[in-house]
Amino acid sequence: MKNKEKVTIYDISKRLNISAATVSRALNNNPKISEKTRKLVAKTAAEMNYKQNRLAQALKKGRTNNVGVIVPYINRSFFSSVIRGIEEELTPHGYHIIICQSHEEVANEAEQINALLNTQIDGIFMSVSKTTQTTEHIKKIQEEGTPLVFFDRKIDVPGVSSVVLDDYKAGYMATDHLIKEGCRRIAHLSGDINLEIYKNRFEGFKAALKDNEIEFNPAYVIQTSSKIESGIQAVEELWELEQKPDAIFSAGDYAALGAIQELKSRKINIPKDVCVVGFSNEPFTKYMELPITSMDQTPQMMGKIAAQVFLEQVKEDKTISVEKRVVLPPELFIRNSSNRKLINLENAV
Amino acid sequence: MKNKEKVTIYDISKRLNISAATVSRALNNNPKISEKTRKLVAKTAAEMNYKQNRLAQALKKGRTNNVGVIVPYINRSFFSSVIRGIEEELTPHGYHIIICQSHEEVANEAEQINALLNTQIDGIFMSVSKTTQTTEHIKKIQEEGTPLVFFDRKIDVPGVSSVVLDDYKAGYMATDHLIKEGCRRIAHLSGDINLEIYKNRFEGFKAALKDNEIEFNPAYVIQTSSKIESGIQAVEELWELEQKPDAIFSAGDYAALGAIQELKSRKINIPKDVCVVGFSNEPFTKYMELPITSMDQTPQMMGKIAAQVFLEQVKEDKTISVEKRVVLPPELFIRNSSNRKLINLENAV
DNA sequence: TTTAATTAAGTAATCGATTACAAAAAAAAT
DNA sequence: ATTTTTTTTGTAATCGATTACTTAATTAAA
Repeated sequence: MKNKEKVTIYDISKRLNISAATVSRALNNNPKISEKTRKLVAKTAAEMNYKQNRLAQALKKGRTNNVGVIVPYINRSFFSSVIRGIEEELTPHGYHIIICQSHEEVANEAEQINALLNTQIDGIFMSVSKTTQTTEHIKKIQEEGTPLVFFDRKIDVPGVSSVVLDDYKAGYMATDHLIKEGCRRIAHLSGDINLEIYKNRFEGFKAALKDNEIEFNPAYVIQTSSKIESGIQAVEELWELEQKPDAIFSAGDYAALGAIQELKSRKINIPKDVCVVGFSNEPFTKYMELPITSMDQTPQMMGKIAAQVFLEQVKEDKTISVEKRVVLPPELFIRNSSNRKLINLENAV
Repeated sequence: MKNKEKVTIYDISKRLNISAATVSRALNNNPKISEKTRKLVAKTAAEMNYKQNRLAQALKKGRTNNVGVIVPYINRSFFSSVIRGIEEELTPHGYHIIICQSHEEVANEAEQINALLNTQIDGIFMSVSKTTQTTEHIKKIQEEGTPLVFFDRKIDVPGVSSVVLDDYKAGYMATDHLIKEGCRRIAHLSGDINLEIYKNRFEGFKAALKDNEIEFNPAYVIQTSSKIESGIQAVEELWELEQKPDAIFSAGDYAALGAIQELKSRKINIPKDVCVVGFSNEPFTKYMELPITSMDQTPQMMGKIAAQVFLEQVKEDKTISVEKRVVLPPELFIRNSSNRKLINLENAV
């Protein structure tokens, strides 16, 4: 694998007997260069197979046209879709995306931030990990003057823009939907309350109960992790109760799936006896034999908007700090796991 | 957002009244620097909040410690898992990963390659798109002397290393499993035969039939795309036949899922009447009410090994071109969609 | 005590592109 | 024909770190 000598603007300038400055300007379509020279340089550059060294350019310009994205995990449908949204929006602007995973560890998160800052990225997008309680590592980003945009999972840091779902409303909508299906004893499989998103979903859940004059029962709230097993356990726990729930609103799809599996193995009919609603609209929810009702977070849209917020930020004067907070509306995809009307319809046939 | 002045080695050298060269050497733990100076520099650098400018370093050293990964789609479980494997292996070596998507378009692929080469990445990992028939854009990578490793989907380019699944064996195993379950009229939902992987799965399928003295019936082969609808259509087509199949080996999980949905809606019992095997071991296959038998491609392992191949390559003398071809063994996860013994067992209870 | 060997630090070029400033060439104005 | 203006190009510094080559300082050997 021979390392072909790299062609530089100096090689072009020697060949044409002009200065490297002229070559540089010609290649950048600087209007101060005559059309004749510009075309000649362009032609020669192509002939010599010249490739601009973006490192040198970045060093000089102070911009790399790279941005970093930090997510807990890359192989979650939600996050990869957000990333795709960011990419779609930023690629046309010449940006490249460096993806990092925190694996839900704040230590990794801090390390990734450091590495990204060292690589001189032009901006950072991030969804904080579950273990992120302090903000020092995040403030470092601000100190460097690097634009930062939180998406989905944010943490309160003054001056940082964010694009999130209206999780409160989502929790409200999901619960309200269950109530409209006739459920009254609604259990909630919550996520880690340390994360704003889960807290807000929980708050929305409570608000919907209150607005419908249903008493809130703390025994119906089980904290789960986003795992199937966690959902199974939750049902085991809930079905110990005197008054069993007639609905489950899970803050995550995996826990919802586990709950459904456990309910089925107990021969409980869904949605007749118990309605189930999940959260995230993971692809599998709609492929199930019993498709699961789930809350969509419009991840790709979230990514696109986060990218737009970033673009605005770099356009603006760096000395002015503007904090922009975008809140996206959730969308409920009602499927069989909570759709009693549909079942009645089928029975009617 | 004030852009704090960047601290350079010159600032440190001025502060300590030593040369920048000494600072650089001290920071790099060069043995020619006295312990005293080394410690002093380290302390001062920390105090001044010095951050190495990796651009300048990369420009000088000719290495960026960034690698590019090009995949058709990032939000496919298989690809994101491979990426995760690459990451796990490469992060300890100080590499960062730039992820690009081709969206199955060779034009995008070429563009991404160009962009990556311009950014001076130290290596490229890629899984070619379905539309990649020519290799010119790939040869560019070689011309630059940039290490390249194909994973999963490769295309024949002399001198390029690859890490792939033994798709032939996988096809053979899947088919053999179906035969062992008593199936004789096995249909194959193949993928795009232009891709080696699908061709090999198909060949393995045929070989297993032959070895078991089952005649190959071309009517039982339907080309599908990796979509649910495609699987539904395939079953519709197959069930037009006089002799309906008693098994389906799909080269993709999504088509398998579609097939199962269609079979169920036709009240065909799985696995009693028809056994179904998918491919890729997508997460949803095991979460289904009727879990789907599927071939696992050990994606994370694939990523790790691809990374190791890359690391070997950069270690070696660049003037020697070594082509390494790794073939990984597939693993069949037998689940209810093709497990008749399990069903008999259940009935026996 | 002088010389040789070793260690530590400095000088300056380099990586490749950009750009402020200067200079030359061409065109326009007097 | 000369001066002014405009256009085009060149010179050289710069971004920040690395490193070949020297030089200075220290230690060991004669």
